Amino acid sequence: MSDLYERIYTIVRQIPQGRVTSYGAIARCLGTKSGARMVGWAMNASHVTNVYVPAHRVVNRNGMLSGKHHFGGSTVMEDLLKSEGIEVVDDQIMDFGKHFWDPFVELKIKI
DNA sequence: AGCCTGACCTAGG
DNA sequence: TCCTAGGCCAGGC
Repeated sequence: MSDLYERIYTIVRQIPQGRVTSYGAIARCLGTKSGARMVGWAMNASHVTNVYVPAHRVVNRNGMLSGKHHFGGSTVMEDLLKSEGIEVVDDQIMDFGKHFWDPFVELKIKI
């Protein structure tokens, strides 16, 4: 596994329960060169990985569950988020800004 | 090797 | 304010 993937997984694993972040935020945290698409690609690969990655806490910048179809089931992602106390309506996270978890702030302290 | 695609984002018209 | 185009990198064919 490449370093990039590992770094992405590390960041995603830092997301606390009931919080969410965006692909772009993670991408920026790693440096814009990586690109937000790579984060999504890494999430896709995370299904195969033996390490647990809470990919359901990562959404696009609008707070929309663009990756729900990749969870195998149809409402698995939505269910997981709801079980963590996040309100999801019509594939959209309510109060996204409220639940938003900024990698910059946390990683500044953690790393 | 080249082309197409993808769980994205930003900028310009 | 909505729509289009471009940029980014990795993988499949």
